[in-house]
Amino acid sequence: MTTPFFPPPGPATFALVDANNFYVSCERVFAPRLRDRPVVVLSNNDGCCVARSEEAKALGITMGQPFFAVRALLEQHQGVALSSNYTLYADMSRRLMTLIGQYSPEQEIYSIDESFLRFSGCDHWDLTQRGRELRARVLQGLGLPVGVGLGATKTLAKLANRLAKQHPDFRGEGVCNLQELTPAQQAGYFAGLAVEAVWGIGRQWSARLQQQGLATVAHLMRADVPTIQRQFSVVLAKTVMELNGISCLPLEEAPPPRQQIIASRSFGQVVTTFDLLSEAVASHTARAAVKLRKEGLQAGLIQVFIATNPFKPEAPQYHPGATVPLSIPTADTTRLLRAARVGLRHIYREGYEYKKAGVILLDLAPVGAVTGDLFAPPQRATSARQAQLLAVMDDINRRWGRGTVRYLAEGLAQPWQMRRGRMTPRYTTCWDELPQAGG
DNA sequence: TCTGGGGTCCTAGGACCC
DNA sequence: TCTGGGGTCCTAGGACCC
Repeated sequence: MTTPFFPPPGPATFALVDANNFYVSCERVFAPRLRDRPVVVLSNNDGCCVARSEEAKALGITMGQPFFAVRALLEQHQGVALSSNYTLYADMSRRLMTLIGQYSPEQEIYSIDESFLRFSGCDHWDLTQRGRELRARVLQGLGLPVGVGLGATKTLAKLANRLAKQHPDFRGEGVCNLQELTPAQQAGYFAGLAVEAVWGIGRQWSARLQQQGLATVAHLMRADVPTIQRQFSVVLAKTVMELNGISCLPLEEAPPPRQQIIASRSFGQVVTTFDLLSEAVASHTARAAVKLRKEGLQAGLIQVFIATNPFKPEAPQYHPGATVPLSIPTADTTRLLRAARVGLRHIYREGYEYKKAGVILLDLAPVGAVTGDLFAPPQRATSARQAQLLAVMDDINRRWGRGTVRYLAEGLAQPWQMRRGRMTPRYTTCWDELPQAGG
């Protein structure tokens, strides 16, 4: 048994470490031709730009911009657009998080490319220097550039990370430690930061805050907390306190139990018939069920939704959803497929051009933790044979790739599948796709 | 022609119960 | 004639994040 780690009481410093342009940086590690030129990584269906190299940002390409709108510009500057290669990014992320975790026993993995660390009882350490070391280590070990922000709360660490990446005073080192600045120095930087630079403040709230004359971080910091809570919400009130160094958001070292599992996709082409929609819904359901079993969970409820294309407002719009309770909580794909089909029958209408479909699994609980309903008529639980079959299918698909064995309900030709024409190899997880050196 | 996917939390309002 | 109030649960919608 390992000795549990008890953080010493008292004030702590939080660090936020995140990779610069993570998806693009992952691609560049294995393809030197991508260096020093504009590169974007596209969302599913090759739809939007979700990651941009510095050169692409300099061309004015924004986050989430549709690819078709920037395609010509990119070509004009010898730029490259890639489909997203999540297998590669997930594997690089795993390695990145392992390395970062070596710098503190208290780590929260916040997203695919971001991690918080907490340093408590480390007053004698030069954390800025530790940050520099971490950065050099990740660059050497993985080839990924990261930024490090340090502050008294998670929100301040995020803000420091922003300064580390963008402000000329810190950009060179890629590390910003707010803890070693005087209040006057901090105030100077905060007066130069727009309020939407703060973690948790998006477009809507930023517009409302500006109307009230709270345009910069320095303004927001001095706002009256009860007023903010009344006019916005308790979430924003906590943000204001965090900006003042009062820690309200704890480090979440273990991920909180999951509330839902979503599987959805836009179609590569428009779908109108029930049968094709049903194939797509079945395929999403099977994918969600695999995730469910992988995490040892059961679902009590499945939601099905379909939608027309919101970017074609001249066409008739329709985006219904249906909720179908499972008679007993299950992780059995067969049962989920049946329930999803019932839901789809309820909401399908002819005469619409559908662009997207998906399912959401809800009421999740660990297998074995579900209490039976004493008064409900007895239900046949998933048999041992069925459970074995599912386990074998999952195993085959894990080993030989997703979709090697699948349900006929998912269709064979699958004309609705997403476009994905610009994929790079899965360099680190697939023997057939290892990077090659030389000729 | 062409516009992502997967999450969380909070709030308001209605149904229902006692 | 006169028609409460508080609690809980659920859902939809809106905000945010990466």
